[in-house]
Amino acid sequence: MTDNRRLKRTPRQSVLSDEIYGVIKAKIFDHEIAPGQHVNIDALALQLNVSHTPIRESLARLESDGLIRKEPLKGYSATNLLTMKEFNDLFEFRLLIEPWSAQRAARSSDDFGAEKLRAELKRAHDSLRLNASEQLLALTEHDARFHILISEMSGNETVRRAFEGTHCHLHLYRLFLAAKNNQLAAETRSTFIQDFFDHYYQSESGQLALQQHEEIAHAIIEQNASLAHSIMHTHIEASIRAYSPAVGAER
Amino acid sequence: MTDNRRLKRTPRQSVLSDEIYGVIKAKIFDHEIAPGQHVNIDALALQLNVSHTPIRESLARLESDGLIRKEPLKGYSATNLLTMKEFNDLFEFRLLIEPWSAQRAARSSDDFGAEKLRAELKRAHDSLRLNASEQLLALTEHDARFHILISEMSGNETVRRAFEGTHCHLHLYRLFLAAKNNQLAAETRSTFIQDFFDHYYQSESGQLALQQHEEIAHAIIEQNASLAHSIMHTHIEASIRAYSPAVGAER
DNA sequence: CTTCCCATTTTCGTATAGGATTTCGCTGAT
DNA sequence: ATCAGCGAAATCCTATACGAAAATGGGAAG
Repeated sequence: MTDNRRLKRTPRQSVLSDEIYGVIKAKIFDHEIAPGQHVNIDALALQLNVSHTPIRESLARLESDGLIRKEPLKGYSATNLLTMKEFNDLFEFRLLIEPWSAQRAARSSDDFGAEKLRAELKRAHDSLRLNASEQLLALTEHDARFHILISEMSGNETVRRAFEGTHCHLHLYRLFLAAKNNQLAAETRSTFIQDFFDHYYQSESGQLALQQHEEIAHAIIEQNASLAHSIMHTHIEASIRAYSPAVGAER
Repeated sequence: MTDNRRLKRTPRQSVLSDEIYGVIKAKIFDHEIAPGQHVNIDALALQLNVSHTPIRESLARLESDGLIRKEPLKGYSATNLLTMKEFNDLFEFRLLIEPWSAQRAARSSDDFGAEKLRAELKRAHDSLRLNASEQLLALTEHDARFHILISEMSGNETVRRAFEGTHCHLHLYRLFLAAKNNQLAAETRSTFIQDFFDHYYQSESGQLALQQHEEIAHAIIEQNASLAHSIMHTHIEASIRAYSPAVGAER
């Protein structure tokens, strides 16, 4: 009933542009706008029932974010999936700054930070009760929030910005989605999804990612900087192994 | 009728939006739009003789860059000068990734890269013949190009993006400009500008920055990775010392 | 002096028109 | 059959006018 009250009644508290930015970003996230797909401004404006202005503004921002590519006089299109090299570059960068962030977070850890870490771990645990499809989304979002939280707790705003600027979780989720779709169509080399769930997120014995998150959080809470550093390093390398089958399968 | 013939004559190869983006960025760079100053879209459109559309698009991109702040329903304004904390955060980040970049650049150095390094050093040397005011600008631009070049030569696109995303040279130049203006007005604590020129860029004996650039370039060309790493580290620390008097003087 | 209210200003979004450029399909010639 | 060249449609890019909503500023009342 409340679906488009935005347009008429409510005294807008945020700006339409920002809302549209989020909507388009979400469309990219879940392949409603597929990687590489051309984005027609008129069509998008029509679909979202807004004018060109907020669309163009959003696309400009998304281009700065590296999520949209702009070709002069040819229009906008969603960026392609990560290539092997881009994937490697991304994780090389993460290995450079995230263990450092965890180390710093541990050094200056306080009760307030500890509480936020515990709350986030609890959310992750709760989401394990969801069904498979919702669960993956929920865990991806948890993963994003967890890593961003640690970059915040590093205390260094430039590092946090740089990390968020990679939009790594969006790229990785797109990679996962593509692998999944690819597999459903081809019914071949079908172990990736299973492996991913079993080892990285879901299985009873595994839940590797969540387990590592707990270890990292504890190390930070107990101000064990070098341990936080090394587990984060290990965790990211595990993430590389989990996702890398999804790369290279493309293109 | 003759005022906007730009629109007619040239078979535009780039787009007005992009051009305007550069113009506004330059205005921020040299304090034509002062730190913290409110930016009126109508006024800017009138001044640049273009419509709202490219202005809004540029401001949206500049906001993503962290150079413009947007307050919903209040409009855009230029970001303030770096605070002490922001300054420290920025350089902590640079110390994290730039020595690493130099190391990587050295490891995979080739003739092509060597030639680009030599060309950039030559440009810097040539600019020493300019008068003082032009020289500072030229050397700032050289410094930006040199550091960006090395981040490119690291071979890691994510790292390069993250580095450029800091816009550190723009921020540092604004800091310098503010200190200079402040000093001209107050005629007090007047040694900063002199010190800066003498030790960091200009003096016959000094030219510390350029000298360090040469050393870094040589280390990279000779594929001495650990040396490239350590000199870059030293160089950035020298930069901290050179600029830090300009911080904290503000606000 | 403080608080409230109203008018002006500014921002934000819409709608529309038209020029510029690319894309694509068609025709025709080799 | 292939390819060059032409033209029309689609799309992008910019300009402009207008209206709604919020912020701002100033003055009157308490």
